[in-house]
Amino acid sequence: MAPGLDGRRALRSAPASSLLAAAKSPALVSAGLLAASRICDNLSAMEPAAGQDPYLNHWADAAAAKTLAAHADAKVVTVAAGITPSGVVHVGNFREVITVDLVARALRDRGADVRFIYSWDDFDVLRKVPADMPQRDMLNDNLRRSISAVPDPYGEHDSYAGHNIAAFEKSLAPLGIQPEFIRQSQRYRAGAYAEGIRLALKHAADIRAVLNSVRDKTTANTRLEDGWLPLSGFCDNCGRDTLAFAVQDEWTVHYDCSACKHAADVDLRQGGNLKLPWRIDWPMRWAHERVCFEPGGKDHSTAGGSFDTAKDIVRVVYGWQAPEYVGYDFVRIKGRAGKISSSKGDVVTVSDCLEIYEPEVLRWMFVSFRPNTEFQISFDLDVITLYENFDRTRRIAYGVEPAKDAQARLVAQRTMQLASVDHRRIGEGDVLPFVPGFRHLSMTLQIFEGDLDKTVAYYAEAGQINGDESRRLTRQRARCVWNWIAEWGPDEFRYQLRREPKLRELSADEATCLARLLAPLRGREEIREDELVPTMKTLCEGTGLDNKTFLPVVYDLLIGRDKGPKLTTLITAIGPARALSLLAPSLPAGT
RNA sequence: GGGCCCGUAGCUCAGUCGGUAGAGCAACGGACUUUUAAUCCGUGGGUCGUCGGUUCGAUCCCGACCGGGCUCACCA
Repeated sequence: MAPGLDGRRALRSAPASSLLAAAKSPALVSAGLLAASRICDNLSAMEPAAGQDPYLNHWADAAAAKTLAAHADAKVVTVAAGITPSGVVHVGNFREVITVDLVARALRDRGADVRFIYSWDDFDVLRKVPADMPQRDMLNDNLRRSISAVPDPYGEHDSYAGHNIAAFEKSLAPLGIQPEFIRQSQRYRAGAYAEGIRLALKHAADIRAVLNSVRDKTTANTRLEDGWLPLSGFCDNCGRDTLAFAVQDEWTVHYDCSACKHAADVDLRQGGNLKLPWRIDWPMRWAHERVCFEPGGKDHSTAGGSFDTAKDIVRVVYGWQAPEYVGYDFVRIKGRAGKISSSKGDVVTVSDCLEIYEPEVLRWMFVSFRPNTEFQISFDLDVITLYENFDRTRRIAYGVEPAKDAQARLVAQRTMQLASVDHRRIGEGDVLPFVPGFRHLSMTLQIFEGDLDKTVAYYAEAGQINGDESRRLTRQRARCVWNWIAEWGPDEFRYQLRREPKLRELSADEATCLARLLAPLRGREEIREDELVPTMKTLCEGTGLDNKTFLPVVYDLLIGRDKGPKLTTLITAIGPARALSLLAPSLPAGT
């Protein structure tokens, strides 16, 4: 398996099956009725209570309704995400976070007091060195140590885990996602989970029974022995997880390290390097933080998976109920060139995506697809279509483009609100901030050779920028478009203005047409696009040419190709003077 | 082998508290033409995987089956 794919195992996904199971529980039945009444309720439209508002009809709203139904008495609704930074944290892992973020927003929209925690499971062991990491020898020497204790191979952060964590947290900021980050290594070492560990040890037999009930169904059939303890951890001396445990008393555990022969007694209340194994760690933290909602990748959701055993353990050992669950599917990548994958790895990070996708568009993708739907993130020509679809949804939300019906507009508005960075709701009378289309920007950017200031100024001078937000968005998109052109744009999409004019011999007809084209440009400092349109319509009248046969001549003189961006826009953008300088030299004298 | 999810127009996906279904793209037709897979208008296209059951009525509920995916030691 490619190293990039290895990260998938660290994905905390919940299975779709859990959705079904949830739908059968009593709490969910009431949630379902709620949803039903929401849709059919056109009688009490005078007082759209939360939960009946057709605006709140997104899948995140449904998840929020279920969560509230199951935790009606919770003063604070805690929602949780968690990822293991055992390698580069990629855009697939991001689905965990964005899913929680969307549900958190939906909960707040219903008036809930929400706590959004993000658990960095950085107290895990380094089992394998990902293929795209530097300093492989050093990392190999650190196998079986906690990733929070392994040095950062880049030498920038406190640890291997810290490096991966920092990169991902940084990429979340522009997306408007601001959870409360918790590093499990710090919590465990500080003794915060002492009571959780004590209870696990006290109920070791129950835990064994739960885990063995799963194992009994496998062909491997490796039952946990009676002496097995729900513990793991790292040697205080050598840092490896090669420990054997024995319980001394309620709060004290003895261990022997098989690697360095170190032995010690650990008082759980003092903290230290002991922890619970994943299948117990997860439910312990549900109870500890009183988690009401947490998604999971589909690898966690199936019967016998970690969610399955965790929901039993949390009830039996910790007296808490498993959180509401949404399972999410994988995100795939399309359009990465095969060549670079070997050197860069298959991993695509959120930062990589933000080079091409503006934050709202990236969010929008995750908002649009139901969590249990697998989808692809593209870097090829699909990017254009995606932006165009996003813009259309945006126009519908603002009422600039007619929606099929009122509900369709509400859906567009809700979608755009959830996709927005600041969660601002679009209301009646709000003015759509102008943002150039992706295709148009790709052209103007190339005219200005990637100069963002000039590009934005161009739209401002054309009178299209309508406010600070419009200006900010235009600049932001321009940056993305330019990145895309530079790295992903096909050759047909790229062009460059000639720096020196080309002299081309023209036929009589061609000279005539070119002269007509240039006439309105002479003596002008600038010209508007609509002023050129009449010229274009009559350009070839009375000659043996038409636009289709003549324009390639013009494109050749301007950009050295036989076709290119819409000519009126091109000329308008470069200005009459520059156009004349490239085109006029080929005109025969006296024309 | 056990379990779960998915299977809706050519493609990517919505949707239906059960009353024979939609979007975008693609296709086709037309208009326009100011040519980077330009734009605009319009049209066609689905027995909602198969077979049964419940129902006045199922694509939506239940069962079986087929196909695809995932999962069932440890680690997360």
